[in-house]
Amino acid sequence: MASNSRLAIAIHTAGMLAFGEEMPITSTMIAKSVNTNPVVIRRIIGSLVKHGLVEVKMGTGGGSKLAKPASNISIAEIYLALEEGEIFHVPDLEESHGCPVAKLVRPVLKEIFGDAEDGLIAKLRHKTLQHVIDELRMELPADFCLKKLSNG
Amino acid sequence: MASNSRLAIAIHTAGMLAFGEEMPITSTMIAKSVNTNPVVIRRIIGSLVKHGLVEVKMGTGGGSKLAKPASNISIAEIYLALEEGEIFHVPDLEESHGCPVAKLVRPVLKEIFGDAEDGLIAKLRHKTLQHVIDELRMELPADFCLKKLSNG
DNA sequence: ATTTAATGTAACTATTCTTGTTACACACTC
DNA sequence: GAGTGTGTAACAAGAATAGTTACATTAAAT
Repeated sequence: MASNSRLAIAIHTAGMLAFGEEMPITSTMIAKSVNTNPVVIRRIIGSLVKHGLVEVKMGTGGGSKLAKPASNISIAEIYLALEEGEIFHVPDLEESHGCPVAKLVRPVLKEIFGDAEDGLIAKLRHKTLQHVIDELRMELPADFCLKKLSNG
Repeated sequence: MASNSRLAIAIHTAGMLAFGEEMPITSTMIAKSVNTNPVVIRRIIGSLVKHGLVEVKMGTGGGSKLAKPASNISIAEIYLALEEGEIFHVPDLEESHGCPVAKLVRPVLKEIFGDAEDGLIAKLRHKTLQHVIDELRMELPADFCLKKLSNG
């Protein structure tokens, strides 16, 4: 893959929103923290909004915040919200393809890959966003990062 | 496709070797079945050989065959043999990065992603290559595809 | 020995995906 | 109305995957 860092950015983003509690956080603030462009953040937040994980307020003083408690958001939800394609791809064969077995193997592979992804998602379901935040809080005072960002 | 189809090709390849029993199958035959280039197949077979799943004989009448019974090869082994990178990527931050929380989140994310991939591999461990073949054999006579390929 | 058929591998191209960037319309606060 | 923020389209850049060509090497067959 042109390696998939969207999930990492999405979790980082959601984590910042959780730190921010009710205060709306702007895409620019998050972009600075992740070291990327605000539009990249907005695109990801758009997916999170679409799936009811985040709320956005437009205009001056606007920004994003979590739509529900961090303890109620699993990493699986974030993963699924991104609507990434399948992890493993089964290449297409031309219609004119000679070998019928090659065609029959496709559904078998799809089933295997589906199962595998289910296993992955099951693991992600066990971790909540709160989990992630707690691990961070153990190392730093809660609002450290946000103060930094607000001060420029 | 920039999406990952190597695993699909690897399973397809290993499946053909299993069908072929002791008879060595050439990369060209497999490439025809998968509808790709022989070099692509050889690269994948190289990985399988490196991990003891396949044996190769060079020269005229050469080709590949399984190094052990299909019932003794899990899809997880094939997946791991390919030595693909991590499924999810945690983007790097510059040294000069201002926000310390952003740095602390990286190991947390890596742990989550590691767990997730473990879940995926665990699922793949439950399916063997024999499994795949059995599902195919239910639909076609065993040597159908190989005959086709041999006859051009 | 020579021919033939296979692999191994390097080097390059093509394609496609992801990410980054710019630009601008729209929304909201003051 | 000025300022600040989002949403989104369109494009540019960068990176990874896949495909191709070319050739050295190995081994069987005649």
